[in-house]
Amino acid sequence: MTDVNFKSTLSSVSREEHGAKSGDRDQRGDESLPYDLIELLFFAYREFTGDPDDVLAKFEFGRAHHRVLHFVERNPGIMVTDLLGILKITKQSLGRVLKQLVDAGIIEQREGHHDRRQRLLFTTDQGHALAVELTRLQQQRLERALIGLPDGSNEVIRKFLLQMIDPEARADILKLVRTPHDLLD
Amino acid sequence: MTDVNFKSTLSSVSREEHGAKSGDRDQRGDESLPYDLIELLFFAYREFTGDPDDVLAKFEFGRAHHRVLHFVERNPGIMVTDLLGILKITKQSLGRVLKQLVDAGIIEQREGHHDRRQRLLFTTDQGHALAVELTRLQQQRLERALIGLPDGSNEVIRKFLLQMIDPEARADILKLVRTPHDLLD
DNA sequence: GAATTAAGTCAATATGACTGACGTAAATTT
DNA sequence: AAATTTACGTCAGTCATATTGACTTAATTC
Repeated sequence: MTDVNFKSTLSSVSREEHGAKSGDRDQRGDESLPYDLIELLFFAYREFTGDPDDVLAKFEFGRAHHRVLHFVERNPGIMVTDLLGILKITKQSLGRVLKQLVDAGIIEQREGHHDRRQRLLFTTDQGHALAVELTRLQQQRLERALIGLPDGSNEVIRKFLLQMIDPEARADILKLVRTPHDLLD
Repeated sequence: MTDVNFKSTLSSVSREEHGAKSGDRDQRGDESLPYDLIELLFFAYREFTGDPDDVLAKFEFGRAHHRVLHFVERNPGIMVTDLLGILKITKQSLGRVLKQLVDAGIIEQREGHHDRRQRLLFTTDQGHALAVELTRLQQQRLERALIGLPDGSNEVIRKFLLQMIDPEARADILKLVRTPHDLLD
């Protein structure tokens, strides 16, 4: 992160002056469209995932590993099937990443007690430590982002994010996220 | 989208009952960490990008094409170099995607008037139509997400997202996003 | 006993990214 | 005018993450 890149000057983004033939749209989009929000989401999310990526790179892990680690840390004893459902990836995609995490001693698999077909997933102590480290990085960024916002912004933002999710899926996601806050009022 | 998946039951995510040896962490994470916000961001962003993905799939385009199309639509006449700076990808990565967009008649390249080395990028009429379609989808989701939020939530959310970005990069991003709102108060 | 479920695996493929080097034309600097 | 820098493109190879579809094994459920 912190890459005051894209050239402080976007020099070429002028209009008119280029070969704009008559009839060309030389404005940057219909004013009624929420371009700014869309772009802020894009950049914000990129920064948000960027901090963990830097740490993970040292382990030769990528974002896929982070997602798996996160949800296993949060849901100790989760089944492979449920993890697939959350991540919405295929068994094959998960398989490789999971194997690497297990081999690296980050995640541990235990046979289910009631159902011996299951390989329940847990973070190891090392995995837990890594998960906490990554979450702390994201926490720091979130806290900086909340500075100076009016009271109640926390709830506004949570509600906004929740409502970005299709209504039919909200209940399931809420169960998973199990926020202590009242998001359904 | 709309895939009330992950099994409405996350059946296996119980604690205690599995082979939790003494000393195991059987809780789902330190209460002080903002897991819920982190996860809401993850799910919200996935839904947000999911709508366009479905449309793009019909053209055999992916998310990379969407990003290029979006920023060209928003910045008609942008230089390749500046686009690279915004997307933070390499020339090679952009090259392939851009070529496909040009071949498909979505994006047009014109020689710079003042600087003939430049290949300034514009959306074609077709490209413009597609860009608008995709933006409308995202607009609809954003509008649904804003329903029922208190007055001023719009500004809170914009500020939150902006502050997720490292301070040094904010000015550049604001220039690009050129929001009509007062984000810097 | 049959059907279903959980998990893993094989093989082939696609997408989007990367590195590093090199070339060409045009513009800018010295 | 020559040297340097910039804008763009390209070659060649690699990697990470995802896909599909088929198939196996073991265990559970009907």
